[in-house]
Amino acid sequence: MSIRDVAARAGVSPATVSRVFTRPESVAADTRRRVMAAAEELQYVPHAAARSLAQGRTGNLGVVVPDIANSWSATITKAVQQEARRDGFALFVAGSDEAAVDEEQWARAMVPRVDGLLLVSPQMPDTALQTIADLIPVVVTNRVLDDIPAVLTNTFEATGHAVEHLHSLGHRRLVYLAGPQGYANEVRLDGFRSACARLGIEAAELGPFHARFTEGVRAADLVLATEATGVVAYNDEIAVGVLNRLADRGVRVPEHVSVVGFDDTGLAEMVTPRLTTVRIPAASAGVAAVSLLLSVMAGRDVSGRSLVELPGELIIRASTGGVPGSVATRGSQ
Amino acid sequence: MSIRDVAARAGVSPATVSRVFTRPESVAADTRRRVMAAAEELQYVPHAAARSLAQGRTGNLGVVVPDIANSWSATITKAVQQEARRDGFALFVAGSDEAAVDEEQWARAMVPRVDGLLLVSPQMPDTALQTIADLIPVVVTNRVLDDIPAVLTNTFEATGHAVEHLHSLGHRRLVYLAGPQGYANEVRLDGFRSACARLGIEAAELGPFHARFTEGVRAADLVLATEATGVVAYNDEIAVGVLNRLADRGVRVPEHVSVVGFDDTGLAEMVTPRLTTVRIPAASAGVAAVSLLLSVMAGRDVSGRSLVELPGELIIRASTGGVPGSVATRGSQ
DNA sequence: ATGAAAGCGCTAACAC
DNA sequence: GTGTTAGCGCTTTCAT
Repeated sequence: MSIRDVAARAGVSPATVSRVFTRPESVAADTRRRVMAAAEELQYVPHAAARSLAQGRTGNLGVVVPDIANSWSATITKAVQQEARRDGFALFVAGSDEAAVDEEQWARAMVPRVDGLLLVSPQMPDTALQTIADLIPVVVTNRVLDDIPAVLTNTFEATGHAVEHLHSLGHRRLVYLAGPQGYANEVRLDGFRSACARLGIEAAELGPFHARFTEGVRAADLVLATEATGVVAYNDEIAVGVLNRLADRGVRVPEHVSVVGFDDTGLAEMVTPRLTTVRIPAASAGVAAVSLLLSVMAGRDVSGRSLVELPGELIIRASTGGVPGSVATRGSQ
Repeated sequence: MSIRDVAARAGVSPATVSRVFTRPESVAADTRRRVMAAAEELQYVPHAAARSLAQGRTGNLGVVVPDIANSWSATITKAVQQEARRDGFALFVAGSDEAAVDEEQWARAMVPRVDGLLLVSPQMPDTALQTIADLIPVVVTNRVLDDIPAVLTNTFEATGHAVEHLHSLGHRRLVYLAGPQGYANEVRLDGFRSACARLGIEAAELGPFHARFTEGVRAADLVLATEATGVVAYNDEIAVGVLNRLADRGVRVPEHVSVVGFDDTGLAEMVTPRLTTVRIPAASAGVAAVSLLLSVMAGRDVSGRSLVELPGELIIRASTGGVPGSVATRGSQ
C-alpha cells in the first residue's frame, strides 16, 4: 500500500499525493478531496521511514531519564511527551537505572532515530556527552557543560529558606542526606552548608544515598545516631523513607525530629505527616527543556538563553516543627 | 557521512560495509577490521531511516499508557522498556491521560513508526482498536477482545481474599470505590460482589472515580456518610487518598475503618499506616506483554497462549484491622 | 568473500 | 496546479 496505489486510484501522480500529505494547501481543493478519499479507502498510511529518508528528519525526539518509575522522572517525562506532541514529535523514552554506561548506550542508540535528544540529569562522563552533542542537538537538565544548553533547577536559595525555616523553629543541629553525585546534589549541599554557616548551625552530612525510599529507611537510623533534630533529605523519596523508619522506631515527626524533602512530587502530600519540601517545577522543566531543544534543532542561536534556571520554592507542611523545649514549640503542643 | 564514505576509506564496496553491520560473520576477518576502523575514524553512524526502509522493519516498539506519571503505568513502562531493550528494540512512549481520543490518536501516530504496539488498559472503542490491530501487531493489557492477544491481571480471587480477610476481622458492611470503567474495574467489582454475597456482607459501591489520589480524598467523605467499616478501593492511589482524608477528619485506620488498595505500587509501603493491598505483578505483566508481542510479530501462532492471566495476591499490612467491639479487635488494642 | 545494481516509499526540484 | 525525475542511505539478490 504505497503512495503509488493511492495515486493510481485517485488518477493523479505520486507527487500530488505526497503534496496532499505535506502541503495540502498547494493542491487544488477537489484534487485534494479525491486523493483523501482514495487514501481513506485504501487505508493508506504514509511510510515513516521513507518519509524520514527523503526529508532528512525523523519527527522523533528522545529522552533518557535516570529511572522511568521514579516519580520525578515520570513527571518530567510526561511533560516532555506532551510538549513534544504539541510540536508534532513522537518520543522515545529510555531509563538508565542510574547507570552511566546504560545511559550512554541509550543515548547513542537514539541518536540515529531522533532529531534531538534530551538527557535528564546525565551521569555519563563529559567526553561521552560531548561526543553525542557533536552528533545531534542535545539539551540536558541538571548538568553544566560548556556549549550544551541546559535546564537547571536552582535550589540554592530555597535550600537556604529551608534551613532558615528550621533555624526559626529552634533547630541548631541539622543533617543533610546526600543524593547521587551531580549538579542537583551539589547545589542542595552548597545551599545547606552556606545557610548553616551563616546561621551558626551545626551541619552534618550523610551519604551519598540512592534517591530511593529504601535508602531513606536506611538513613533514618544513621540520623538518630547523631544529635541532629532536623533532616534535610536529597529528595522526597528519601525523606519519606526517613519518615517511615522514624515512625517505626517511635520517633515522632515533627515533635522529635523535623524532616524536609526536595521535589514536591505527589508523594509529599500523600504521606503522614505531609512533607515540608522544596518544590521544583518538574513540568515546567520538561516544557523548558523541549522548547530549548527545538530552538537548537532549528539552528537558532541559543547562546544567550542556553542556560534556563528554574528556582525552587519551600513548601511548608507538617513534617517540620519546633524543637522540644524551644519557644517555637508552644503553638504546636 | 554515509556508507559510501566508509566503503571508500576502507577500500571496499558499500555492500561489504553493509554486511559488516548486519551479518559480520559473512565478511572476512581482516576486511571486517578494516571496515570497522574506517567507520570508527569517520564517526559513522548507520542511518536508521534508510535501514528501516530497506529492511522493512523499524526496530521500534510503542507503548501507550493511561498516564506516564502514574505509578502503575510507570512500573509497567519501565519493565516494557527493559524487555524491549533485551530484544534490541527502542521504545516509543505516550500517555493518553485516560482520554480515549488521545489514546487512539497516539496509537495511530505510532503505527507507521513501530513494528509492534502495546496498549495498556486501552479505553478506545472496540472498532478503533480492531482497526489498528489490522494494521500492525498489537497486544493489550486488561482488555478482552476477540483475536487480540492480551495480558490480563486476574484479581477476582485475590479480591475475594481481601473481602474474606475483612470479614474475618468482623466487618459486615463494606464499600467498593470504583475506578475507571474497564476490565480491571469489572473484575475487581465482580470479585467484591461475589465474595460479599457469599459471606453475607452488606456491599455498597461508590464511584466511578479517576484512579488518582485526589479522588480518594473526595471519596473518603462519601464513605463516612455510609455505615461501612471497610473500604476496598480500586487502586492504591485512591486508597491512599482515603487514608489521608480520614486522618484529617480524625478517623483512625484501622481502628475505626479498614482500607484495602490494589496494585501494591511503592506507595503502599510508604504511607502510614502501611496499606493492605492486592499486589499485581506490574513488571511481570510488562515482560509478558512484550514477549507476547514479539511472538505475534514473528508471525508465530499465538492462538493458544494469546491470553496471559496474571493472578493478584493479597498483601496484608497495617491498614486493615478488627471492627471496634469485635473479638478480632482484641489483639490490636 | 566481495562487487554491481536494483529498489525500499517518499519528497523536492524542476518543468510545463 | 500538477507531472517527471532524481535521489535520500541502506540492504539484498545475483554475479563473479
